[in-house]
Amino acid sequence: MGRPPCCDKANVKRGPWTAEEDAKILAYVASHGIGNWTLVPQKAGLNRCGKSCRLRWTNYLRPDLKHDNFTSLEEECILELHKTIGSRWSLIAKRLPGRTDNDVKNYWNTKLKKKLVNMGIDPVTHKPFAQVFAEYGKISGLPIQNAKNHIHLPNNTTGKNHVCMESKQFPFSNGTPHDKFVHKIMNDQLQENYTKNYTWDSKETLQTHSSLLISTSTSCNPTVHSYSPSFSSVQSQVHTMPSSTSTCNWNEFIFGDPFTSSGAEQKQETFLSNLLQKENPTCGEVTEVEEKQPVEEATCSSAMDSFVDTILANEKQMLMDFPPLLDVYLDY
DNA sequence: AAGCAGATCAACCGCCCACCC
DNA sequence: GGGGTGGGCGGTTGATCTGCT
Repeated sequence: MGRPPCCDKANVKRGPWTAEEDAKILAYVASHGIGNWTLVPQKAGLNRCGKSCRLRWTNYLRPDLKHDNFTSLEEECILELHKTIGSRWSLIAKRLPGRTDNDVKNYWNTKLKKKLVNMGIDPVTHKPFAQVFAEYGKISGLPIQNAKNHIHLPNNTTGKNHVCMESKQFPFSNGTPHDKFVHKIMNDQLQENYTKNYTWDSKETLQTHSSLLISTSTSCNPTVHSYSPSFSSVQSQVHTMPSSTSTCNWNEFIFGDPFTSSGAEQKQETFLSNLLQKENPTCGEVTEVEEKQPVEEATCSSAMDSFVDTILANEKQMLMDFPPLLDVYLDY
């Protein structure tokens, strides 16, 4: 059999901690140190779950914690790391002395996410919403036309293609929180921008309203993309969508989370180490990852195209094989 | 001053994985 | 080897605070 339960959850106190309880934990840790939290409530005379004690100590009572506001430097660090590794709060917090994963998570959810949204950047992908939208369309096998949503997206290689959304509703949401979030933002922005006669100047270039966009790398480069040192300077980069290929950048999607492949932990440490060694991202030393870049760049373009083509072909085939799905799929 | 809405953040929930028995 | 837990983690909740009308 396994270990006995850490506590009787029905009979332990929950909710806010009192000063007296805090004092008991502090006294216990001072005399016994940290370890075996299941024994802490019993030995410290607390009617709390051991897990709850550990959380209280980790997130609030630890003497090395900072309780003041996040600095701009910490803010930039969080942004950079979140862009690189996503919502791995504990990893991010380890790079910020005196901050806990809970602190970082709360700061992200209450402040930074909103800042990015206000700047027109998707806080999940860290890409401009317009770019996210373009990639969404590509992934979803647009063009899609039906009676309720009439969307014309570029489907040939020449000439201009005008986007027309009669319902002005961004149609692709599978119900996840992120999708709902993107869905809402897309609807808001579509409402605003498609009335301005969005155009694609061939499939190569997306000409769009400059205020929505910041310059971001769309190359097939799985290395770290650097954040500018401040929000103001990020905004100063606002120009137009880079005139690179408008095909979905699958490397960024796939390598956007660089730790999903094998050897994740080692790769992650190397990655973070490289990242944090770069004091000046734009002129830093060449990293091992960057040295590999030319090889990957040489191969990724065709791989990306074939990957996209495969997905589009599979989707088309599925709809051909199961016509009843067609109605469900397109009936937003 | 009261009521309300939005923001904040401590605490909890539920899952995963390493480890214990 | 397998059942079960502890510790760690990300996501979510809800009490409290703050600002606005």
